[in-house]
Amino acid sequence: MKILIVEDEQRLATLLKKGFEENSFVVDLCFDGEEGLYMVETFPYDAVILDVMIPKIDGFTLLRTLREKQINVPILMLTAMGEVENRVKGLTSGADDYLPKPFDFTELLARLTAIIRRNKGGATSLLQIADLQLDINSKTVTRGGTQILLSAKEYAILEYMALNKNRVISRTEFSEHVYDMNFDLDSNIIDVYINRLRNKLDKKQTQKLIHTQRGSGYILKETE
Amino acid sequence: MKILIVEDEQRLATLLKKGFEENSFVVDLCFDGEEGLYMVETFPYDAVILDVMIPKIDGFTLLRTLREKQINVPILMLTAMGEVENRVKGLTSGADDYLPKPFDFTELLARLTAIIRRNKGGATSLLQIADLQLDINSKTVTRGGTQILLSAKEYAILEYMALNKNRVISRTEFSEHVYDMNFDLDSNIIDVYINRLRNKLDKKQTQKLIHTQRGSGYILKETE
DNA sequence: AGAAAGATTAACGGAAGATTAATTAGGGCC
DNA sequence: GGCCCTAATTAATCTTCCGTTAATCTTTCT
Repeated sequence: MKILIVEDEQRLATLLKKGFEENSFVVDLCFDGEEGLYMVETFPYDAVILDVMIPKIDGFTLLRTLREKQINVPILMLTAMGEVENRVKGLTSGADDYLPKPFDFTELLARLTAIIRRNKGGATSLLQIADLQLDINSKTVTRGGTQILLSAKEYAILEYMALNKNRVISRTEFSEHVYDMNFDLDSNIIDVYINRLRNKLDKKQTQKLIHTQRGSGYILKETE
Repeated sequence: MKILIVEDEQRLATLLKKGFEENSFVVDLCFDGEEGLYMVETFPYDAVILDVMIPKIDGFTLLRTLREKQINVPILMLTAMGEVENRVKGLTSGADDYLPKPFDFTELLARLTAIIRRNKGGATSLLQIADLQLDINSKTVTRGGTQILLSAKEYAILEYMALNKNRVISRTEFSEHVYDMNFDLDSNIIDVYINRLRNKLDKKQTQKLIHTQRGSGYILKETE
């Protein structure tokens, strides 16, 4: 999952980046509205965290601009003002959620995962593909009841496939959502991780869940 | 556990700060209602102690303002007036408890721990993880019946993990709840304390309770 | 058969964590 | 106020493990 944080307070920005990275997100940072606009137009983010009070273009204006351009990435707004009018203003301008400062990081994380999940069409935090289960909150994976231990990257790749099950994901799309902006396109790293995931969750199973679409990418689905 | 004390009498403020710190709290102090409002909006406290008679914004007004802003941190009010009407006024304005001056520090401590516990949903003061037991009131720890002596910070970190058992706690989250506002994000102090705790309570035990989640943080749990 | 795409494997290097020692801060006591 | 003891913190070093690279093997399609 890749997100963009637009926040000019250095300290808070760093804190948030670190916090999300600790929760297996890939995080790009920028510090004013202009940069923010550029980044959102250039890279496909799974969500954006947007402070209201930022230089050059303020949060509300940026939000409106994006929506006018039909860019419908989920957006969570932060504001220091803590007033009800702002909340209303934010939601009616097209923000998906709104969080007044101060907030508990856990709270922010919960809300952000919620709007991403909602956006991807799922309502629950439990993803199920045949007898494979992912719990997005605890980031745990089980197949047929037994737990499967995955590394951070392995999990990130599997989670992205699970959130987009029954759809072919290209290597490029993986790289855009699981890696940050300087990804080497000639690398075969996605193949390597697919292989590791297959060993951990499809090996010795009659029903394979990860399938290769030659020339296109990989797909996670239950039926042949 | 981190609390804020809003109290303009220097002497009392210092005394309270010291008292709570001796009981493993992290304490921020401020001296008038305006500052208080700012602090509560900026940092996530586990509870607030609020004197009624403070400069700029009085306690009741501050309390009401916070509640209107949907900031639901537990608040304990102090008043010098000692009249029944004030008690009623405080509780109906949304305070969680009320204590007339003069009071016994032990009494204040007991009430504060009570409202924090109530707020976190737990009713008991005994936390149990496998054969590890923490008594929140006496701040004593035992494993398999034998007592384990911990320093203040060691205890604070363990207590926070115990209150959130079976959930991964990131270093960022630790820093928010166990340290005050100027925490150095590059410090490895959490790692050092985890190491000490492991030496004191997991060493030479077959069942380890503190586990590392690489890239994320630490978790206290009984099962592998 | 040969080329292209994918699968597999081993190995390296670096980042994250563990550990330990050394320094600093603070509380208690006379 | 100064001394002592302990706790808190910093910093340096060691260890482990994961992300990545790259080389080789296998499959698939023309």
